[in-house]
Amino acid sequence: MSLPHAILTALLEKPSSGLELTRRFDRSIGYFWSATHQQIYRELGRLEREGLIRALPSEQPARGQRKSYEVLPAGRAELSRWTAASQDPKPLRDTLLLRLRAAAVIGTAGLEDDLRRHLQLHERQLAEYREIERRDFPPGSDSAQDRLHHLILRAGIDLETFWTRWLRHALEEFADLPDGS
Amino acid sequence: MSLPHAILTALLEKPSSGLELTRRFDRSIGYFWSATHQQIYRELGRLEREGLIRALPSEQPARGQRKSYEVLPAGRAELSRWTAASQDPKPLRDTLLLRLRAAAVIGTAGLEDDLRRHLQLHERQLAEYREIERRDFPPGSDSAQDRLHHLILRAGIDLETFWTRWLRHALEEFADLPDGS
DNA sequence: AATGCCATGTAACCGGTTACATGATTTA
DNA sequence: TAAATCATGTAACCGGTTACATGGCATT
Repeated sequence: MSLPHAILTALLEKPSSGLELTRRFDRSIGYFWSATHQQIYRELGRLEREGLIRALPSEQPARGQRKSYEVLPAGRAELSRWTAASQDPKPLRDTLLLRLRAAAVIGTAGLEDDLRRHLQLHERQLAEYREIERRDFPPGSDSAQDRLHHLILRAGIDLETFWTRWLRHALEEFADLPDGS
Repeated sequence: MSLPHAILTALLEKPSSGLELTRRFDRSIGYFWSATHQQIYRELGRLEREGLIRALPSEQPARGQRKSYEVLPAGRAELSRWTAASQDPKPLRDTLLLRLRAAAVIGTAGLEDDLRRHLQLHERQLAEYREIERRDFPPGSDSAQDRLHHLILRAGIDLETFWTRWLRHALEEFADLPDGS
């Protein structure tokens, strides 16, 4: 029950067509809530049927024609409700940790290479976040919006920092392990 | 495609019935791969049909009778294959960050309380992990199994540490924000 | 006219979630 | 013997994933 609210947020930031939303879900919002174009079109249909958004009247709608949407008051209200509502954090769910647990039983053969690969990926993501921070949040940014966006980015940076540190630590342990096991 | 491998790992650690597995998925393995009893029974059925596990021949099977399972060689082979196979990390997906992004557009009203609640929950989880570390991994633990299990636990501890720090930082920012927005 | 890309969709599947059902065993 | 609990399941749903379809537009 989060995709509709992700879309409402994106449309409030800027009214968009399905494809534009899809592009934006490959960046910014997509960094912590990804979605494919199929999901997005399906959800846009639902939100319109429920009266939370509407197609901008400018253009005639047809297959292969751009349709832009904007948020209606009911949509804004629903987003406010959802944002303020108490929600439990989702329990951790991570296959890499699961594979380590399996390796403790059947041996670590083949795992080390993928740990190194993950380290690289996380380092790359961390560098990308840091570049965004440098570009979009120079020291002394001010508005409430900026501060909140920066806070979100900080979570991404700190998370990737955790992973890179932990993976380096894991690789050290591996180097130290009795061979093959 | 991870639940079957979580179950294979658990069964290799110790042959178990469905209910015993369910209990163990509330602790240990469940800390990073949770599962309900419905999932577990469905998956046990599949794994048995596919010849990766078998019911221990000791007892007659009947509804309401315990059935214990053990892993067959084919199951162990599949777990080895899966563990060594290269897998991409899943992109981050977090509703709390999404709610912050929404709050940047519609205002932060009501969010602060839930941030405080999340902070408490993460502090509690962190304390639980630390207690496990104190109990199960006294300084100078040695076997490869222990080192791997400790490594996994460390990931949990570091992740919860990240969340508690970040949430405290977020609450400071909130205290500093122009009122109501 | 054919090719390829842009834009919007439909359909089938799959794993996780929630609600409910049923048989066996223990306890009041 | 009724109620509670243990143990194993079935069924319906829901969101995310993958594969495929279709109409319009631009280029060659």
